[in-house]
Amino acid sequence: MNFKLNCNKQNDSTCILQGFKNKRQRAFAEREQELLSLAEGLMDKLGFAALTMDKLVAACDYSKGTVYNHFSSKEDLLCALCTRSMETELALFERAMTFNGCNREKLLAVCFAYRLHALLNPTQFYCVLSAKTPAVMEKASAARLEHQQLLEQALGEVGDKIFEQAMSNAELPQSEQRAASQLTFAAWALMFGSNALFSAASEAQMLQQLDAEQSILLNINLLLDGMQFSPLSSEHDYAQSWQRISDQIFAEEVALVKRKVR
Amino acid sequence: MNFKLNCNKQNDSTCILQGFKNKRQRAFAEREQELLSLAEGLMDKLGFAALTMDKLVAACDYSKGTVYNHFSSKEDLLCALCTRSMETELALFERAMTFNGCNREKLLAVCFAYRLHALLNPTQFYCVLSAKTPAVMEKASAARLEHQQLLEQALGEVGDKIFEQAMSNAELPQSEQRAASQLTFAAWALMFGSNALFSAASEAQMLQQLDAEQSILLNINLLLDGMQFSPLSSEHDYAQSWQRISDQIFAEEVALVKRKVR
DNA sequence: ACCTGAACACCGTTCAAGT
DNA sequence: ACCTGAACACCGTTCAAGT
Repeated sequence: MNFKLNCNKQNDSTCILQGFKNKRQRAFAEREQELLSLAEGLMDKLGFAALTMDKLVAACDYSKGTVYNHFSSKEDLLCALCTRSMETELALFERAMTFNGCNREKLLAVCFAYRLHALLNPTQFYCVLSAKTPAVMEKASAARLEHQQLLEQALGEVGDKIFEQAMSNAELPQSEQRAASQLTFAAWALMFGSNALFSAASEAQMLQQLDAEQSILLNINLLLDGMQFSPLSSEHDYAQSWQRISDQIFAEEVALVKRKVR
Repeated sequence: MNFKLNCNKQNDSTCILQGFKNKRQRAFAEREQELLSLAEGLMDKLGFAALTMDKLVAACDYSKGTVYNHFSSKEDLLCALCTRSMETELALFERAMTFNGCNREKLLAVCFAYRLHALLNPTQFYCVLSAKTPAVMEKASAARLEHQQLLEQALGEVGDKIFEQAMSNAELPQSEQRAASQLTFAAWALMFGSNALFSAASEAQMLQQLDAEQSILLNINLLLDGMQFSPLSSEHDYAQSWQRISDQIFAEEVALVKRKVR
């Protein structure tokens, strides 16, 4: 219901998971997804900077006016791509939550999903990065930004839930200052930063891509140890957990990433 | 000397701190700084997305061709602004290093400087964020990207130095996997992510701006605790250290930020 | 009610002519 | 050797006309 308030007749395609009153609305939503897929494909093929409204119009079966009925500006399109990326991220998070392990391992599984998503869909991750840029934020439509915020909240709640459970299990000390949302923010910032810096790092620079996975596991383990999230990394082999997450939950996607690199 | 290899006659203005052989080179470098200041001012005034090569040309005393002699593209200009931002950051870092305290406090001072810089120069921070975006990276000149990488290294070395000293003082456990550069990367990613997410968060969203400072201190303390960087936050009042850093090293800048907010 | 695409304003970039 | 700015190609956006 709260979705519907944010969705006028031109922007309800963002509510793709919700039901629709009529066929027209559904067709509109489907066309928007089609346009987004096309735009992402163009960015993949031609390079991120080469995406143009003209090219998108040329590649689709609709006119300029119709495309602008979906996206109020190029930046709005970019923001929509970011939102869509967060939707696929959320689906990965929910799969991560099914990992059969302790709460700290579950959180690791979510971090694995976050990193996997960036590797699997680099173009999508770039859209998320760009959407944090004022050039995009200044020009995206209000409805789009609102929807993005809602999704960000949904993603955050996945983290909150794990931290809360860990607290009530006494695997994590409770404290007024260290509320679940604070801890989620810390983990999110660390993962976002790690991904952004690794993605931006050119070939020769710093650590090679192979080290990246190790670095990310180290980073998150340092943070969780600092939270006194038990079992501590000195008490448990989280490299093995990481591998188990890879094998048991995301084997298919990991194979895809490896095929890409090769 | 290694600078000179990266600097052809059109791009040596990036070596502003180095000496110049002749007056022409110096004049060129000074003009570039003038153009950068102008560009930043325009972004401040008109909004990030409104910066245009046309407007920059109109605002300065030079022609289009001359501006393009400095910046090979708009993205190259953005990258130059990012580099310049990192130069002011480095200066703040070096001041932070003079803080009279233990190594962990020194690292905190550097983090304080990093955060302060983002608050003091939001436009500059946005340039850094944008420069991590492929749209910019794809179109910036090679020389510019090289110079940026050099500066990034210089910034990283500040962190490395602290971690290395802490290790040799046995304030920080030594380990093959946890090399100083790894720890620097972790802290950098956390700070970069925290700043980016807080900057992008709109007014209503999540935590208010007042909480941001507390969050950042908490985040970095969690990470450093996880590294077992002693004294641990349970053994020392780092909120007080944070305040001392603010008062003793950056009083002037902090006052400026407060005046801005008011 | 929605789609269309010509038309417009503006922006990034180049380069022949000038000094 | 460097500067100039007219000129060009392209891009984002709009909107009157059409269905």
